[in-house]
Amino acid sequence: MDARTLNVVTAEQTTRQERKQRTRQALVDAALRLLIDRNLASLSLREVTKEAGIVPTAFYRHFASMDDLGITLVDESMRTLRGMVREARKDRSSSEDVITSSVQTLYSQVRANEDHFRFIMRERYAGTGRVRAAIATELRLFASELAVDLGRFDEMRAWSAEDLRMMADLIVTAMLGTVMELVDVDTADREADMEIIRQARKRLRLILIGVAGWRSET
Amino acid sequence: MDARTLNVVTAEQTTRQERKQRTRQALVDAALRLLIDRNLASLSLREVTKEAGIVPTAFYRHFASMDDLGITLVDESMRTLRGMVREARKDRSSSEDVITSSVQTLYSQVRANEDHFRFIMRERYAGTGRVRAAIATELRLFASELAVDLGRFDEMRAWSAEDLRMMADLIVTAMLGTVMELVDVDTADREADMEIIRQARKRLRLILIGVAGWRSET
DNA sequence: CTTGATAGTGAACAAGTGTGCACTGATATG
DNA sequence: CATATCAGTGCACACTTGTTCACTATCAAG
Repeated sequence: MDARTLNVVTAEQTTRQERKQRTRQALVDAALRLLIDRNLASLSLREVTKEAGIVPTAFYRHFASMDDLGITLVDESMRTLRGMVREARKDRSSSEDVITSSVQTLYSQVRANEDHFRFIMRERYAGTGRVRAAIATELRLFASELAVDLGRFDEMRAWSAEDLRMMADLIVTAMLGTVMELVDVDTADREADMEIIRQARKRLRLILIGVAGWRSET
Repeated sequence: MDARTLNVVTAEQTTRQERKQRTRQALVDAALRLLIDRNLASLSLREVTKEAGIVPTAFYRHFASMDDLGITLVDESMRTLRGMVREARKDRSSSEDVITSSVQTLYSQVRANEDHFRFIMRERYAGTGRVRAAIATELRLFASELAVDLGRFDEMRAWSAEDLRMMADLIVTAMLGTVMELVDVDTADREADMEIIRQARKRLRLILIGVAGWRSET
């Protein structure tokens, strides 16, 4: 069974570029699937290609190395993370309680893209070289944007960029902790889910109380 | 060069148990050294034994598998983490500012045992199976103890166990973030170190402000 | 209709992997 | 002093790994 002929059978009338893109995505998805309970470093090129249904050497038609695939995974995962922020902004405007709505979108977005979030969390510290660096850079950028968002609140308009940044970091750290808890727990257990988001709300509330009482020193 | 005869030459008058323990520790140390910029999953049995200076098959005289070595690493690393808490308690009594002294001991302890802290942070999420579970359990226990400690403060004596636990989790999460920053940075860069602990102090201060203004709901 | 580009194939390679086995020689014990 | 224990050796095995190379069948373009 040749993947070329197979492609022809399953999808008629597709351009060559489209099909290339498709198997490329198949590789990405295969990797993401295998990374559910594994590590990028412990994932072999051959495993990915086997899972994707192509021959090992064909891998190189799409990526120069596993490291390259890793970077792609970071990119794609970060895209859904940014999507989450966009979603959060939208939901916030329609609702009244910032905390509840934020945590709610966090929850639904994580559940809708578990693989991406899990990957980010796993490789954030475990990743090697470029992958780890890419994640760190993206998360820094992410926190910076949040800091800008925070600065738009009336109560914080006068605060230093450094203070805003610190608060953003703290919030990101806390929320990433929640993400990991969600990704770790058994998917079907709604009970546990509710408990986790309840804790997340409390955490966020405590931080915001700290923010409200904040007074910069020096 | 046989490790048996070598042992005899370097250390005269040592019991067999002692020497076994010594090469066992050599394996642990070798692993920790290799894990500075790698992953437990990507670390092979043969690499560890080579680094330790023994033959691959001798590994099994000390550990049943790499997973077993991993568990040992968790144990050892967690011991130094507990040692840090003990140290923090001691320093706190002699000083006045809880935040400053706590962060200071965190800093010196991390710098004194970088390998252990790095290992914990890496494998906390990246680890597979038993290792990850062991770390999760230990950290949960760790947070529980901190919660008890918090409960001893006069201001929090009346609070619910759940609230205390939530605050402890938040503090642990924030401090672990600081640990990773420290472990990541170039060891020689004192400037960066100072900046990191300054941020750590701010973060902790903000959380404590939140704690001071906390009022449980429902 | 012909022809060049190219996504995917399949065999081969050297290198590295975990583990089984029989062994050796220093130490502990009777 | 004799003997049993056992930490460490060395060879062997069957597998998996990343990467090379020449190939083939399809699609796109002239």
